[in-house]
Amino acid sequence: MDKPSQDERAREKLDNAEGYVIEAISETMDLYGVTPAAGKIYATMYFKDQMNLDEMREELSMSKPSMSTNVRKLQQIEMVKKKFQRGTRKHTYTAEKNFFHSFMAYFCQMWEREVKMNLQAIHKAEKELSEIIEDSSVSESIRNKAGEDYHLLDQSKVYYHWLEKLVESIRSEEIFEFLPKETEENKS
Amino acid sequence: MDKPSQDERAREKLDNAEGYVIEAISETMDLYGVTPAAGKIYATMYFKDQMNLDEMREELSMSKPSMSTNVRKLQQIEMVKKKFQRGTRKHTYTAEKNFFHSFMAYFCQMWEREVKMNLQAIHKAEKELSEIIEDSSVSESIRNKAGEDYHLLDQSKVYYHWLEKLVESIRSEEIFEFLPKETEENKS
DNA sequence: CATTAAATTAAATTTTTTCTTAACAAATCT
DNA sequence: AGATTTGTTAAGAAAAAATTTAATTTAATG
Repeated sequence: MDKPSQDERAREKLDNAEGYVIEAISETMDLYGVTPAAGKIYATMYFKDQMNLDEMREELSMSKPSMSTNVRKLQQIEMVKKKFQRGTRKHTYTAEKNFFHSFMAYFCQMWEREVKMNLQAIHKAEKELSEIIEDSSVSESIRNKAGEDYHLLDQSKVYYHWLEKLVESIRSEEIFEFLPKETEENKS
Repeated sequence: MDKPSQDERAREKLDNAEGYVIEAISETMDLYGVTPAAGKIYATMYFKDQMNLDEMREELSMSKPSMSTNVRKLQQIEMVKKKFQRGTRKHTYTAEKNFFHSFMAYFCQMWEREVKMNLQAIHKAEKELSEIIEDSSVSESIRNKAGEDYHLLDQSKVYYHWLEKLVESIRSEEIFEFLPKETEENKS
């Protein structure tokens, strides 16, 4: 009977199959500023129920501090969660397998920060610009430029407020009323 | 008459005002994987009608090759456009000031690439997994794992197809019917 | 409460990325 | 067409980031 060797071949095929996806996931995460190492960790966990740091180190042949810091980064963007487990000293982690959740956590966090930082800067800038514009002792050319800048910044607020709305609609899941998750093609 | 000094102070204030925003923009672009240098170039151009490489080098005290490569990167994500201009050897560039356009260009490009890469990998993986599942000579434990993986990947397609739809709705601007650009607060 | 095991922080090394100087290619103007 | 200016590519130097080993802290067990 050749069952062991059949299983070996099947195991290999399974690893290959997972490998394709692990590669693709970690490469696309790289596009979002997640380092390749962190991407590989996440993608590897994606196919496992749960893992602890030692198992990851074993699987990916990385050092433990590397695991520790990368896993923490992944936790910050909510792609990995710590699983509470008593009776063991090892911390176990699970990968977030719902990409909708990852999307929400990652982009909302980024966009919110973008809005906050830029609106703050714009407010500070507009205050200075107003002072210039209202000061009639300043030459016209400078006041004109200040006016142009003011208008430009004011214009950009439309975008930032839209981004805020987008974040809200994602957080509240209202967006799925406009763009449903399920479409004809995946109902099969 | 103290007009010159008044103008000097005003000029300084104007530079400060622009500085706040330049800092914020380049920092938030950093979040999207754009290097700080490229971010500063864009943010500087944001306040100018047009610039050529020498003016940028002057303003930011960077080398010319640095400018050249960074500007090319900014062109790839459509944040900077080359302005056709005859009668001069210098190339002049303009910054895209409509953030809606930048948003569209950047995220649609990224998300499309994400969808394409991952769906390709998933198709390849599913082919291999199917073969394992249908091969009755393979042990049950391996076939079970193959089945679980298959289900996991199939599940994830819902997300990728949703992302495709999102890109479409942004490209077609349908999204602005659901989330209008103008809201009460910026109509003032 | 001491001991042991796991995880985190610190410091140092390695790798990767970015930037600059120098040489080259392209294109405009006389 | 030749000369000159601009932009790009190549190679080397500098800076930044990531990774590893070693040391420390934290926490679970006997």
